[in-house]
Amino acid sequence: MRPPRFHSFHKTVYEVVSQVPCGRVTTYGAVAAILGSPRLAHAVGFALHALPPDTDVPWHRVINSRGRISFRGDDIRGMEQERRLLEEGIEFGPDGSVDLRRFGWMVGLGKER
DNA sequence: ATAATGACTGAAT
DNA sequence: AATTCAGCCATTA
Repeated sequence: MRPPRFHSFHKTVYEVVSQVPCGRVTTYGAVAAILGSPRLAHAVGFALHALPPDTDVPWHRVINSRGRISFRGDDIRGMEQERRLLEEGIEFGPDGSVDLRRFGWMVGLGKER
């Protein structure tokens, strides 16, 4: 399942993302923070980008800190993610943003913006 | 080993 | 409020 060989970082990212419960979303920064470095946000994004189509990782539950889907330029993937989240019970705001305080998993970690 | 990229983030303009 | 700039770090070329 998982691609032939992935480096440890990707694996760690997948582990964390896989732990996101249904109906919840997390952010790249949160995942990176859990990994130990809040600056690895972009690296996390890279890991998910390398994610294969047959992965078991709920990559669709990972969004940016704004509670917004990032690659909405890539219509197909972006719309699919949005659709999946809606199906899981995630509610999008008027501008398509998700309330991370409500659906965010381990986001803010006790701190809010 | 060096350079470029990226599904990010926060601060600055 | 929206857009731009710069920083951070792992992966890929």
